[in-house]
Amino acid sequence: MPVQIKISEETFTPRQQAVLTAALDLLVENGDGLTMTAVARRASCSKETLYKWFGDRDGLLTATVQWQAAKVRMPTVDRSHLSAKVLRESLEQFARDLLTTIVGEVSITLNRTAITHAAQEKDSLGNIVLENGPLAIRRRLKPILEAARDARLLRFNSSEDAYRTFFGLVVRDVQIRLLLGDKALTQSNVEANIEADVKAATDQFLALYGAKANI
Amino acid sequence: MPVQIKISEETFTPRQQAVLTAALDLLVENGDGLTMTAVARRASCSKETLYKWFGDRDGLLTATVQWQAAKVRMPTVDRSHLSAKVLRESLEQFARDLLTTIVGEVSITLNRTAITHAAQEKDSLGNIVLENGPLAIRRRLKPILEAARDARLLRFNSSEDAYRTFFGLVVRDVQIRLLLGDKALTQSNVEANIEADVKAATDQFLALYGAKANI
DNA sequence: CCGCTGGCGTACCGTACGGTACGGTTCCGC
DNA sequence: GCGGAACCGTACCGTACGGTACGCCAGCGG
Repeated sequence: MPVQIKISEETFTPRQQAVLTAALDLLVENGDGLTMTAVARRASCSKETLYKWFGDRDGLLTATVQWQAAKVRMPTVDRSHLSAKVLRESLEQFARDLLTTIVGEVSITLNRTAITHAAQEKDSLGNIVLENGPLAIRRRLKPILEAARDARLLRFNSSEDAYRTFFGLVVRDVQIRLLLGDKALTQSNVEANIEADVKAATDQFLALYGAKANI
Repeated sequence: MPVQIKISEETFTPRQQAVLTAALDLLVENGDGLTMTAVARRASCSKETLYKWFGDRDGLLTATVQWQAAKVRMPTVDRSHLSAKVLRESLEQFARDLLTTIVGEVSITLNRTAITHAAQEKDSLGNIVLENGPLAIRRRLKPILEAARDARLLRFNSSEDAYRTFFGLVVRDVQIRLLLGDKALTQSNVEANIEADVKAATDQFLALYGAKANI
């Protein structure tokens, strides 16, 4: 059973969002040096309020990650007008969004935090990030791939494999190297190459899965 | 300048290796609940000895990761007898080793620890894991790819791009999902598919970069 | 004007853990 | 056999931080 994501119903008040913003900022700046005292001071609120609103430190962390992760937006594609051109542009848009997100400091911080969390028995943060990261992409991309197959634009047996190949072609070793703090991969350095990488990944994906007319 | 890896000169005594083993075991079992007291108790040594040998907690952690990461062995390929068959087998061997390593609990733990570490200003662990993970593969794979290009078995402009594509095709979303604790990806579950994934990734890589005779 | 509620600031408590000190024991060179 | 080094076990210290309690003020309904 997948994790219940209930952003819509569980709305935060503006004041609470300010607190969450402060928490996220601290997380991004300070690594995991996120202490309740620091958040309270940054947000100009009392620790008692934090505990009242979020229960405990984990609750604050979860709320922060959940609130931020839900902000990631996926491109929407009209499946009814699928042509080779539209398909390519859609794939490029997915690749661009994916790369742009992954490279961002917020994403790096959230993934690091969730991974740190997963290193203990806790997996809630990992699930949230998964659900709003790789799995969200999978959910959005698979129908498009299948529609493209139906339109004879792509050929594959398993849409799952096709999605994962696309993911691999786009992300490559960028994410793990960023998470590990590879200094050879500065953010600006990677950002400058996003367009070229997007194009290359799409070309490669279409070369592998496209009907020959679309290569 | 890359990180200096000096395992060979900086040899640990058997007793010290036993301590490092205990530390690694605790790391794998307990997530990052690695306390000096726990290591001392597990290894039946005194905390004073730990501090004497490793300086501080970070030193112990670094020694553990470094010692373990250096154990990863890469396949060696004879570049002089490169045929299409040998190339394919070499690529499959790389893919197999990479996947097998990534899936292992030790690798997951080490990567998580290094990423947690990188979330603070510390990047030493990240560098060690990088150097013995992705970058080690790059170092070993690139010469082979270039030799294959010289032998007209592969075609590409940038061996860097070729390596990164190979990495992406092999790893896909497996590593990040494992790091995030995706329960849909049990270790045994993934292990069962390694052979098929290895073959698929190699096929795809050769389809993209192989001279047509080798597809 | 009064009392109540929500929230700020701060002081406080308990605990976990990094790091140190010290007494006791084993082992090795002499 | 003896002195010393290495090391074990444990008690101890300081601090950082999660979590709680309390005093205070502002706003607001009556």
